Amino acid sequence: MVTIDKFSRTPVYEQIADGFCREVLCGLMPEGAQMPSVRELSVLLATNPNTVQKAYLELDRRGVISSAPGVGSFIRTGAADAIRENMKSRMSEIAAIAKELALAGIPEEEALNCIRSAYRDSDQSKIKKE
Amino acid sequence: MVTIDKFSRTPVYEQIADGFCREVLCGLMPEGAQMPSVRELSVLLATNPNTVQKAYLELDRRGVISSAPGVGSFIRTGAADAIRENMKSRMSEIAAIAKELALAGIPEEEALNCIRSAYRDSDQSKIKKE
Amino acid sequence: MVTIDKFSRTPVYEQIADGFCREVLCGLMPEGAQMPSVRELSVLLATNPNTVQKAYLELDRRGVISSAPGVGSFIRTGAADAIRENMKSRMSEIAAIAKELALAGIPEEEALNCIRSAYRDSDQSKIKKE
Amino acid sequence: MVTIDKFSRTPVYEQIADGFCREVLCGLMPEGAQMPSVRELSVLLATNPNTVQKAYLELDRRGVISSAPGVGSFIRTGAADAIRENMKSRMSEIAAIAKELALAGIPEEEALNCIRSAYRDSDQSKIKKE
DNA sequence: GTGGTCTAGACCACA
DNA sequence: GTGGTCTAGACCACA
Repeated sequence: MVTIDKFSRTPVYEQIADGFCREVLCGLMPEGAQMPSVRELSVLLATNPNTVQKAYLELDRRGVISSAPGVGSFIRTGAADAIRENMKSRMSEIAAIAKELALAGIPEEEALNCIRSAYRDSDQSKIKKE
Repeated sequence: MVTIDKFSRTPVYEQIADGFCREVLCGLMPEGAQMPSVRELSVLLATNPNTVQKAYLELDRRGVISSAPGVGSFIRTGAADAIRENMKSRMSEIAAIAKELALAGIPEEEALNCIRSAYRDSDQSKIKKE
Repeated sequence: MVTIDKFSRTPVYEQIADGFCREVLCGLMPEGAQMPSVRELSVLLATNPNTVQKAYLELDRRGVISSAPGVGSFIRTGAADAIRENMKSRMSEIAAIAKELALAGIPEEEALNCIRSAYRDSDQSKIKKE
Repeated sequence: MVTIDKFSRTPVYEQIADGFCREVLCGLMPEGAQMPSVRELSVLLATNPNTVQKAYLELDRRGVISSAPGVGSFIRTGAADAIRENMKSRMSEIAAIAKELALAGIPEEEALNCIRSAYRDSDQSKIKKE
């Protein structure tokens, strides 16, 4: 389930959007699946409907969902690909931090291990599901 | 020189602080070196003096500089080590992004190459200087 | 057949009404022809009966159909002419967009070709039918 | 100046965004020019600040402005090109309407004249300014 | 001062 | 019921 950390620096609406992206990638929200309604979700997450709607707008902008007034919001076909495309931009964030680490004299191996253990963790959780 | 991107998501004061950290690590600002005065720098960077002041406070907090009212601010002894220590916390940022990439199915090698090329770039610039 | 794009900006009821207008103009729905019943069509299009009802009201307003409670809805005599009359109002929409294009520096020829190719397409489909 | 028609079907925030696009294309808002602040404009237009901000978000999404918190919003370099790019999508709207007109038997010349007179009008207003 | 986020709640057209 | 828009107003970090 999508969860919110009120004290996080990242805005609530972005946490919601990111959460659903994760669910799409996991296969929990397949293409064509209907999103909870704005009102429903706002009750569930104890947030304002406007905040949920902003999250949905963000998901629309990312090509993840499509909203039909009076009908509901649905996962678009190709949503997972759209998310993966967006993800690539995050690689540049890694590169930026890595440059700082390099400059700070942190050994390259330490940075690489950071990535490796992150991937190992995520592989683990996949295996658990199997 | 320290530069500012006013449209970046990271606050200007943090950009300034990060910039001086980089200069310390490069050896451009050795221990004991005097920082430009708040006013001077605010003119140079075309920013609000309050912003520069906040950057200096941040550098103080990080153990990078020491400020003596009426005298000026100076690079502390051990500044580079203090920065390196702070850097380690950024590794967790890399880990967090890497986990998302893993989930999104971005191959581990792509993420690793991100780090590798960042380190290669920074090696290059060191060689140039030699 | 009338089709619905539930993510389109134009309301579903308008899509339905427009669809029947097209059928009238094509000759698929001649004067006096009976419209499908509201229930029947709502099942066929997988829409809410209220929506179909609203579409029929709209067609009535446009002078395209006439509804007799308990009997059914029928294409009026002169329906095609009524539609053509309504169409003219859509010309002002074209004009409005064209003004924006002009302002944006899009060459007039590009806009004109837009129209020309639309007419060519529709001529083609007429020929095919012949 | 940007004006608002409260009774128009197009949302207020979109009217505001469109208005500024027009100003950019006219040269009234050159690259780098500062937008009025959200609060300032909301007073000027007698709307809610949230509505103005939504308009600014839309302009950001279109690549027309960039906003720096605490500093202001500014016309991006290449804003006019970004707008022209967006414009092209409107050509498909013209095509869609033109197809309906063709089907309705409206002579092609009438539709073409629609475009021509729109371009003539806009040329006129350019001449007036000269 | 600036923009960004969020709450609380109203109203709308549409299904 | 659904999403979309808007108002009124608070609070925040940042400049």
